[in-house]
Amino acid sequence: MEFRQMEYFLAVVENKGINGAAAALGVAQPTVSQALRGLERELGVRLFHRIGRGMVLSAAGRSLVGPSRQVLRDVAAAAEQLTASDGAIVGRLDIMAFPALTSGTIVDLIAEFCRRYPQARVRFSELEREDNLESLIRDGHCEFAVAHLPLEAGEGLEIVELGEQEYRLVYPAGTELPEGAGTSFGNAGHSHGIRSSRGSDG
Amino acid sequence: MEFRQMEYFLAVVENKGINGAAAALGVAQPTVSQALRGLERELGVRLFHRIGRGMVLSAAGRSLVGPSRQVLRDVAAAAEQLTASDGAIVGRLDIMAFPALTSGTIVDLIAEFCRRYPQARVRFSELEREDNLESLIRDGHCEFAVAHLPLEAGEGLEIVELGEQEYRLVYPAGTELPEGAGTSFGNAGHSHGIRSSRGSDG
DNA sequence: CAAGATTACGACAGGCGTAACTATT
DNA sequence: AATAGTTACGCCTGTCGTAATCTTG
Repeated sequence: MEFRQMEYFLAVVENKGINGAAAALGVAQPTVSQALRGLERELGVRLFHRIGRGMVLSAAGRSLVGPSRQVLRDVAAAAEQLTASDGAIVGRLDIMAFPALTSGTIVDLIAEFCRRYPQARVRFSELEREDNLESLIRDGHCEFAVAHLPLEAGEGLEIVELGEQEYRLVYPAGTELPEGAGTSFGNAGHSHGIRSSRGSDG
Repeated sequence: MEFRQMEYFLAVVENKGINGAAAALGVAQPTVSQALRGLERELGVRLFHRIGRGMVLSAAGRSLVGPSRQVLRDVAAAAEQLTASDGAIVGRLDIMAFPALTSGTIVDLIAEFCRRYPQARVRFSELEREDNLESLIRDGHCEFAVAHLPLEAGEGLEIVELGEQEYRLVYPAGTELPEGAGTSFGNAGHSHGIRSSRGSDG
């Protein structure tokens, strides 16, 4: 799956056809057609139904639109990030946190940091459940991480308790809760097929 | 900026060197070296400082690590999405919302949807400030969008008020608020260089 | 001398455009 | 006939590996 392929794919979706997509991209029609068929061949899935002289998204194609948009947006963000880094940046702070913890004491920390270093850039990104906190910080992915207790303190890591946070389990009325749900609701949201992180699914 | 370049770049970062990266990627060292230099040339920025026989991330390179990881993760999510779409999916729901609105009545909506269609997949993604709600829904980016009032109702769009939400402005102690801050705090967070969306900066 | 990064170079694949073809309205 | 998508073919860029070169500990 190549970068350009997603770009062309989205162009076809947005312009409702290869012709328009090619015009929008500034390339010839066969180029888009080839790229699209190459992508379909590579994935082994038909992304569009060829109906008459038109193209309409298939189920698989539909499921690829969102993630592809995500990719292109993040690529743009990466490029922007880079041009921005040319400016006069005096400091830099990267913080990672589980989505549920993005509101709370952490904002006070950021505010304090901004007060002390007005020129600095602060970047805030989401933790995934499988991320390893110790390696994240060690490898320089971020300076701080916000996570739930308990977590084992790796060597050379400082852990400070920021506070408590109330949790609420949301579930459809009439749903029977599994045993022990009151104390350990684990990934209840996940079991409903819901996740809040971008582009993922359950 | 190509896809493979990011992959190689991250491999170099994670393996602390071109040699290890090449081994991890299963390619020859010159391949990685070329790809990396090509990326640097294309971006016009030096991503690594060559110190002795080692490579250490430059400031620009550092700023590219997070976004690149984001891209690769999203690509993986896209691929996964596609293989998953082969399965027996009975329904699909895409919802978009501003990050600040991701908790609230919306979860009840999702819960209700999941109760009715247990087989369905729900995807939840973030709105950007510049997104146009009407075109988002019209172009099939999502089925629902959650946004602040006021918003103009496009033709063929239904708008339902979900509820109210309390806002809090967080700022460093001692900061003088600009005039009218009590009623229109606009993008105050932004003015502090803080944004919560992944990979962006202020 | 050993380890690691870069350069040189030839082989190959892949993307591109032009042009010709097919099919649907 | 016109519009839209696909196939055929040739050009050219760029990626890869092998081998040689440079640099540092």
